[in-house]
Amino acid sequence: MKSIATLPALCCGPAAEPLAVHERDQLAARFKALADPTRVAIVNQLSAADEVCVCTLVDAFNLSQPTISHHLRILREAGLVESTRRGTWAFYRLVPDALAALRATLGA
Amino acid sequence: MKSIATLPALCCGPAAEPLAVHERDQLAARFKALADPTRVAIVNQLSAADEVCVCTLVDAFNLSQPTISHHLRILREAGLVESTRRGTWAFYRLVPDALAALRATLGA
DNA sequence: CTATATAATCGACGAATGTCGATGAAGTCA
DNA sequence: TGACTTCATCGACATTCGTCGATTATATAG
Repeated sequence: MKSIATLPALCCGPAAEPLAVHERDQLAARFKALADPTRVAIVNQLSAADEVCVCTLVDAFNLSQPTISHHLRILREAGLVESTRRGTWAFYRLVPDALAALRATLGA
Repeated sequence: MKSIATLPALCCGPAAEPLAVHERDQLAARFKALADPTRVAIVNQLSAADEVCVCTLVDAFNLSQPTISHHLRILREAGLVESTRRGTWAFYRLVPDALAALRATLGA
């Protein structure tokens, strides 16, 4: 998956130019990462703190630990979050400007 | 599907509050409507004109007419587009402020 | 009324997705 | 070393999704 910076500047606003195939594929892939209620909730929770332990997310959602890990991987591969391992624990945080770049593609 | 106006004002920005279950479900549903390359391309094409005939979209994309109709219904039920029937033809256009409202949920 | 055109719906199919339990990898602690 | 914790990966399963051909509904033209 390419960098978030390769997204088109604008896809859907009044002055949007026609998208290249790879641009619309990338854009759809980003939206797909947010197309699940659990992942939206994870991003929402990450936005409230600098970083959040995976164990906290497992406790917060009524889902199995592998399922949370699965959703975190999708968000990570979409470039929306990144993780750091500290000892036994893994901490996830939002990628700065990633959501802002996605937002920018939606309009001025 | 409820109105686009019922979306949370902010889901993922620095000051986002915790989302209610129905809010994150609605938000994920909106993103899911954009989580397909064809639908992103349709929205992109609609953004370049006041309205576009379904026949034009069928010609523009190398997909069957039922498939285009299927994607248009998903976008319509998500509240992102609306249609008008004029004679034999159906014309689709973006819903004003729908994408803007979605964009607003992503941040300030 | 018949024939034609446009677009929505239906039914079916393969592929992708969300979920789980089981397992594996890596670190911590005694 | 060995028991324990945390998290990622694997394999399997039911559901959802994207796509198509066939059909239906509605409108227009002759």
